[in-house]
Amino acid sequence: MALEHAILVSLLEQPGSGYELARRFERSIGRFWNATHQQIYRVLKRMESDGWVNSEAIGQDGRPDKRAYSVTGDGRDQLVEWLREPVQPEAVRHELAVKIRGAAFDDDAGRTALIAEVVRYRAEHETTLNRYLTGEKRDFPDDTDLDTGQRLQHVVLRGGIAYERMLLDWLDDVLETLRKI
Amino acid sequence: MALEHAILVSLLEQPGSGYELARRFERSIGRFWNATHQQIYRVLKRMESDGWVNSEAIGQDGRPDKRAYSVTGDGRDQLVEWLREPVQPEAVRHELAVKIRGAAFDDDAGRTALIAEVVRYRAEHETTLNRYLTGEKRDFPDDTDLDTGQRLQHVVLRGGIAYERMLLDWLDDVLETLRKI
DNA sequence: CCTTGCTATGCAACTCGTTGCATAGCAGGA
DNA sequence: TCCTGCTATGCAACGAGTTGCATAGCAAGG
Repeated sequence: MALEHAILVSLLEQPGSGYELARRFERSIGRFWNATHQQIYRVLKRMESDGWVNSEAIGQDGRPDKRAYSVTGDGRDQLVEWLREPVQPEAVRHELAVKIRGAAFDDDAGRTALIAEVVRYRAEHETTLNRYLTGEKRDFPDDTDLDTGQRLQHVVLRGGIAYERMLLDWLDDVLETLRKI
Repeated sequence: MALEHAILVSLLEQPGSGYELARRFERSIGRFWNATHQQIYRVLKRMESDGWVNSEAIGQDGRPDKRAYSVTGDGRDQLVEWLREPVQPEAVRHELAVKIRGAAFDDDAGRTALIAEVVRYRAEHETTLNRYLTGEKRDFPDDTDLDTGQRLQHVVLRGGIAYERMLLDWLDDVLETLRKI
């Protein structure tokens, strides 16, 4: 498992509280590694007791204190160690693919319902693609004057864009196939 | 969770034992939903006690008995019910993407090591793509005389092929980006 | 001959991830 | 005014997934 490491990367890019991390996981890094606030709070505590991060309580009026986390030298060493380990083979879980194969064991009404569901799913991913493209224009308008971190963030975003485009094309193929049955 | 449903689809396509299912999950359906033999055995037992599948002990000389599982009417009903539920948003976990962003916090030696790792990872996925393409030629040589189940299996396989091609292109982009830093 | 690996199933312990719930004050809209 | 929703953190329980190990006979290669 490596939620720890995703958190280290996110905190190195920008220190913040558990809550802020949870928000970020919904947007930025969470496109490639998702996590709920519960997981993040729990893991942050473990990381703090292991000395990978420091926290500082920040009083806010009328609200519970915020804990602002930042990465320690030890945490950074841990990240570097992990970076040099081989990448684990991914655990693929593509529910839609299972449902499409399952549609062979449903009737016409079921397949019609699946078509509607694929259309909905496609629309969701079209929205995601547009969000990525908007973010790309905003954050990386000019590719020539970017620092190392930004270049790497950009290439990861390009991966997300390529994935969404591939997915939309495939979903069109799926729809055509389902409609011909 | 839906390992149950992936198992139902696989058993409907072809009944078999827990061990055979585990093999299949490594090859066919496991490309889109992976699981270890442990999970499969445990879930099969639960499914049997819930009446979703039946099993028949088959004696084999010199070896432990095999339990051949097949789907009951109830199991099929459960599958159909699940098929009509909306697709859950995927839990994305792309370790390599996190490592690439993390490379901003490593030194040149670390980035060189990451390039080597990406090259290795790329070679793995090239092998996967070739396996898919070989399987496609073998199982779907002529797209005109396929039954519903085969057409659906084929479109899912085309999804796998599209994914691997997209990934290889992106990895080339990643390598170029890392080498320019 | 010995070791490795395959078929075939399973237990036990552990970690990870999910879900439901709780607190608590503030802001904004119906 | 009331309700919803946001910031901000956290506990508890449960379900899912992983890892290590065990049994057991057979086949194949060095």
